[in-house]
Amino acid sequence: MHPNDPQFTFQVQASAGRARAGVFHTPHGVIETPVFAPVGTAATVKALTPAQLEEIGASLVLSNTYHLYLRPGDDLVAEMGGLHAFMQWEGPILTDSGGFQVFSLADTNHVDDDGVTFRSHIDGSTHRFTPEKSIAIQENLGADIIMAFDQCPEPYDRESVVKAVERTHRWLERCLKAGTRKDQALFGIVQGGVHPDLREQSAAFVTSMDLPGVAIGGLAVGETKAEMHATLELMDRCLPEDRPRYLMGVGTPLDLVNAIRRGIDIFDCVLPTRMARNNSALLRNGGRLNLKNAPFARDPGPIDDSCGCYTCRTFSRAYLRHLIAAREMLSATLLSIHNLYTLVGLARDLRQGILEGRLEDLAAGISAT
RNA sequence: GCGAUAGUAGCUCAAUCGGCAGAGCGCCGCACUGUGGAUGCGGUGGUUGAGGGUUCAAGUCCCUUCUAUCGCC
Repeated sequence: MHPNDPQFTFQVQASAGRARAGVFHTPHGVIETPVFAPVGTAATVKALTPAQLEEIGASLVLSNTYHLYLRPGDDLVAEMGGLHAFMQWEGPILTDSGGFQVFSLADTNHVDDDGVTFRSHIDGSTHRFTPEKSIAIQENLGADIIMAFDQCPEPYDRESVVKAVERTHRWLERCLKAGTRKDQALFGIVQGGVHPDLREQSAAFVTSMDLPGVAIGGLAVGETKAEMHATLELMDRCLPEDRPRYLMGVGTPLDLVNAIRRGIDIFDCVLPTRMARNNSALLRNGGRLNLKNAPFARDPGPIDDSCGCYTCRTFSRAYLRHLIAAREMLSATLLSIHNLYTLVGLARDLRQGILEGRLEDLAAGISAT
């Protein structure tokens, strides 16, 4: 919980422009940054085993407070020995606070200054999250990194952003006060939409809490790329250099490159696994491939010639397209392996590029998805 | 052999009294950024089994024929 706790130290090993290569220490191992974290919402990275995640090279895995609280229940997870033991992932885990899901998934929700009342998307039952409740759940789950309970507003509606920023700050104070475990790092979340003054104000407040890490929320939610980049540049100037910076919910290969060049250390995104289940393959250097497309029916080549993942080493596009057309569940597994390997590997390679002073060469080869 | 019923998009089916031939699925493609294995969007698609007749107008009514299913000798 405390920045000086050796469990959660962060060291910058090298930098290239504003990009940094660092190491973040957690009770379940060291995270080398920049890093891309696969999302395992319901205590599983969908379609993948922990062994496959390890082979992909994943170090940090996300899970989710909202989903695990509703099912199977955080008390059950605690009873089964905590999230690491439950899902058999012995590496570092980060849990999101549930704030985002309460607004994006719950059938109805009512927010006030104290917390949020919402109805479960599973059975319609009514629940209430407060900062204290979110922390209590996350302590039951037992992740290495836990997130403050925040409110993610529409980025352009200044009035609601002002309210959300204020609320997010009050809630952060309460999260910090509510925490009892010393083996979990609480990250605060900067909000502020597309408004520089609000972003700056939020960054200053979160920084003042002297937390082991800072997250940037409310990006990739509808704003332009230029606005995202401007916000990241502003954050680079406002946030302390000696703490990891986590850009929540981003992104594509190009987003990773652009954010790393602006000082971001940690990423997570559902895109690679969701797109895998929607039949699209992410390519590192050439955009994306919709494998369902008819021309691939007789294509003997791999998804990506330059990819070293198990799927690309082993299977043809024709075979993968067949699995998709036949609705075989293996397609989700094989495409998820490729997409996660692409992003996890990209972050790893860019880290190497920072260490070896050739980041810009690598960055130049990445095109839009 | 006789009788009944049916035949419309790749599939399953709509189409009022005869009045612009449609939907779902499939197929083809697009989107997806702190995951509901979710979701949304766009597109292609027709000699209405075949042939003839009535009518201003036929998927629809009449005749012939083919096919399928069921029933009966």
